[in-house]
Amino acid sequence: MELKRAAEGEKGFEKVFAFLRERLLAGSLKPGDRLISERELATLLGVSRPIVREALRALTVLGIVEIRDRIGTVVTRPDVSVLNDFFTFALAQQADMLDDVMQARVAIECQAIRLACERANIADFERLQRTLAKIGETIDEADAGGMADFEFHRSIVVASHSETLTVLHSSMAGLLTHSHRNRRELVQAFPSMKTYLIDDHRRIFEAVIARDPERADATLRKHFAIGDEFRRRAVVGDLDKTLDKTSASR
Amino acid sequence: MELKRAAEGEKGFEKVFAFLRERLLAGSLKPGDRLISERELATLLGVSRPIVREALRALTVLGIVEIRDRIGTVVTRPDVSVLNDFFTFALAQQADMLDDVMQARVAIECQAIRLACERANIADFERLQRTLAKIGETIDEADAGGMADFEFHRSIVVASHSETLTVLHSSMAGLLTHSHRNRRELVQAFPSMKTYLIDDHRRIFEAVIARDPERADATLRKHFAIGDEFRRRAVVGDLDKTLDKTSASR
DNA sequence: TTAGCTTACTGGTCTGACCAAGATCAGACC
DNA sequence: GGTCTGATCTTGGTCAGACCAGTAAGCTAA
Repeated sequence: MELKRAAEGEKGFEKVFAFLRERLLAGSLKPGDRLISERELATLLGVSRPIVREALRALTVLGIVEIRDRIGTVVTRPDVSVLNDFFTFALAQQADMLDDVMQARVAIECQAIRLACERANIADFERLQRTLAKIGETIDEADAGGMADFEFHRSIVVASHSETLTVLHSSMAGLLTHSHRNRRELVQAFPSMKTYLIDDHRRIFEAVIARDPERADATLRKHFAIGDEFRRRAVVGDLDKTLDKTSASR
Repeated sequence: MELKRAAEGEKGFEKVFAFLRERLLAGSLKPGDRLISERELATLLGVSRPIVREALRALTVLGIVEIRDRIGTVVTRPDVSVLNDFFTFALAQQADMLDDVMQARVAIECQAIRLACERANIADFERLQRTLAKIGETIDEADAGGMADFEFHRSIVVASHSETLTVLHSSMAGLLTHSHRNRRELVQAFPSMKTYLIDDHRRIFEAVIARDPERADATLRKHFAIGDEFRRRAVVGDLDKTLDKTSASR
C-alpha cells in the first residue's frame, strides 16, 4: 500500500482520499472523531470543496465516515451494511455469484460453530434453543419459517463471539434470504421435508450443547450439503428421490 | 428497498444514487454499458454536476462503475476487491480484532481447501508445488520465507476457484502479514521449527493432491492450531516444550 | 480514398456564491 | 448570580458557470 507519494502525484480526489485513509489506517483518526470542516480540508490539501466532498462521500459509502448535516463529518465504527450494499449490486448482475457466496457462508458458519462449541455461554445456549423451537413452531409458514431458519443460523455465529465472523456472516446471509425462502416454499409443497429441517437443526444444536466442535462442524456441513441437494433436485422436479437418498444416508 | 419515492423527497445525492441503483438493480444498466454524460445526468435529474459526481464516485468505490477520464462512465463487472478496502479500514481501527480476523481466515481457508480438492486443476497443482518448494528454499530467510508461506496459502485459496473466498482471504491475509513475519523470525531463532514448517505444508499439499477434503481440512486446521500454539508459547519463552508437544501429537 | 486537421464532447477541477440549520456566546431578563 | 434568548458564526448541501486537457468523430484537403 503506497501512501507516501500521495502528497503530490495524485489526482485531487485521490489526494484527499489517500490523506484521509492514511490517518484512518494509522489510527490518528478514530471512530467518534470529528473531521475538520470541508472547507478547511479543501484549503489544507489545495483542492476544491467538491473534490473533498467526493472523497467524504466515498468514505461514507464505505461506512467509514458519516456526514452529519450542519454538524460535521465524524468517523464511525465500520458498519457491515456496506457489504450488504455491495453484494446486492454484485448479485443483481451476476447470479452465478450466489453459489460462490454460499460457499463463503458455509466457511464462516462452520468455523463459527467450532468456536461456538468452545465459547458459547448460557445465554447463547438459550438463544439457540429458542430459535430452534421457533423453527418447529413456524414449520408451516414460508415467511416466518425462513426467518426462524435464518435466526437459528445467526445464533450459531453469534455464539462464536467473533465479531468478524458475525459481520461477514450477516452480510452474506442477507443475500441468501431468498434461497431460504425458496427452500421454505418447497417445504409447503412437500411436507415430508419438515422432518429433515427440524431434525437437522436439532442435531446441530445438540452438537453445540455437547461442545463437540468436530461433530458440530460435520453436522452443519452435512446440513448444508443436503440443502444443496434439495435445491438441485427441486430444479429437475425430482424431490422424492432426494428425500429417499438423504434419509438413507443417515 | 424503497426506491419508488426516490424521485422527489431525496436529497440530491440520494436522488442520483437511487436513480442509478434502480437501473443497476433492475438490469437496464448492465456491465459494459456507458452511462450518459455527467452533464446530461445532472440536467436530467435536476441537480448540479458535483452532486452527480458524488454519486458516481460512490458507485466507483463500490466497484459498480468505473469513471474513465475523458471517455465516460461505464458499468463494470462487480469486483469483490472493494471488500478489501472495507476490511482494511474496518480492521485497522480495532487491533484487538486481529485474533478474530485470524479465525475468519481459518474459516475461509479451510473451506477453500475443501473446494480446492474438488476443483483444482493441473495449473493449480503446479502452483501449489512451486510455492511449496519455495517454502523449502527460503526457510532460512525471514522476509522471503514469510512471503513464500503466504503464497502457498494463497495458492490453496486460488485453487478453490471461488472468487468470493479468494477476495475475502486476501483481504485478511494482508492484515496478517505481520504475524507471518513474526513467526518467521522465530524460525531463525529456533532452527528446529524448520521441520515443522516444511513437513506441515507438504502434508497439506499431499492431501489436496489426493483430493481428500476431510484430510486436507483437518491437516490445515491442525497446521493453524500449531502455529497458534507456537506464538502463544513464544510469548512466554517456552518454545522447546511446544516443539516436543507437537511432535509427540503426531 | 485517405491522411490530417478541426471541433464537439468528455471527465477533472476550480471559484465563488447562496441557503438552512446546528453551535456558540453575549447580553437581557428573572 | 443564574438562566434564557437571540444574533452570529460555522457547517454541510447545493448550484452555476467556467476553464483545462485529452478523445473521438467528423470534415477537409491532398
